[in-house]
Amino acid sequence: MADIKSGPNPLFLREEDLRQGIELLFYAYRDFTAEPDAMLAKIGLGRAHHRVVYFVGRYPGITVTELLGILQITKQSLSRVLSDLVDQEYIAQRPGTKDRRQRLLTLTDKGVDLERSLSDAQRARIASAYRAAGAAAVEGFRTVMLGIIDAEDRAKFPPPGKR
Amino acid sequence: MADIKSGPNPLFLREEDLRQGIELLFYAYRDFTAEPDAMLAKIGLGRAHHRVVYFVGRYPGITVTELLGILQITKQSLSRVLSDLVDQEYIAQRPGTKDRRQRLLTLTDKGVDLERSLSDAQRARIASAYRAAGAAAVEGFRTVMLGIIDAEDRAKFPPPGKR
DNA sequence: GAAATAAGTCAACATGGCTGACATAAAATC
DNA sequence: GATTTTATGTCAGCCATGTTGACTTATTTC
Repeated sequence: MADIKSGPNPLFLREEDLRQGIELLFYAYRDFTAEPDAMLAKIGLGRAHHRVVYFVGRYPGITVTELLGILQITKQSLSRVLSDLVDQEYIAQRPGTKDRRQRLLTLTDKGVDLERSLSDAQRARIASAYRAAGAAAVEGFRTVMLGIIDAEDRAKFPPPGKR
Repeated sequence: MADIKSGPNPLFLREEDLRQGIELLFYAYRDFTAEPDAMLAKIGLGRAHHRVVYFVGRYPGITVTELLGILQITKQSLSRVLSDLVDQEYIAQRPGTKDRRQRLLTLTDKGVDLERSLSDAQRARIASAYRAAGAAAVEGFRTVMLGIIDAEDRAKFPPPGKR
């Protein structure tokens, strides 16, 4: 048996720290998505639907182009899941007022309920981790995560004082 | 246009913090996987291959069952990518010595090269984020990430003193 | 000797990415 | 006012990666 329990093979400390960072991201994301994925499967939706519902809830009135910029997928990929959500009345579309080419996306009441029930497991996980870790650790977490995220998107996370 | 730049719609602070946590994970994972994914595409492999190569490199001699436990996918899913990697000689298999039913997995020299070139982008990203954030922030990051990860796997991350 | 375990295989299916080509409406530009 | 650009949508097909179910083989454990 490989030495999983006894720890990894010897490496330089620095290398080990970086590997640990890689793995923290892998395991955290794996466990973070598992619960909503299981719920989604029961109603015939997938993780991609969750992402769309999440960000439409986050930014009510968001346009398709803006959503594509966040998700970083093609419009054809988005179209598939967005159509499902509109057809099943989780999401409503209305034309933009200034630019009538745009479709402004909002959650319906049904969509709000779905988003909440899906993300609640994730909120609970974050809340529990934050509570256990304490404010200083949370601030460190935020700082490191921002450093991992491409600079273009860091502005989406205003510093604590500005919130 | 939705108020992406001017910040999200008003919410209770606590709710806002939790949303921020969710989004930090989404954006960090998205950007963390983008570079290796692009490299993999060029050689006809995918993210699943990267994961396997990564963990075989991490735990030389790991068994198939152990790998399945880490990846949390079915053996049929693993089989497909693992066969590719063995066929293309990135990974070697040898029977276990104590239990000859097992196939112990190791990287070949070619596999080591692949793993390194793929993960280097990720290592660089982590290293840069760690350097910019400082040791205290890194410790906070570690603590929060461990809180997000299911308890069963936290033992894979020994505390700093033990490393 | 029987049962459990480690690993593998075949088949079929779903999800969610992708490319390319093309269409429509509205806005912006010359 | 005509042209070009932009926002959005659609059709078709392909690929990667997950799933379930059924079944096999070799080996270990009871």
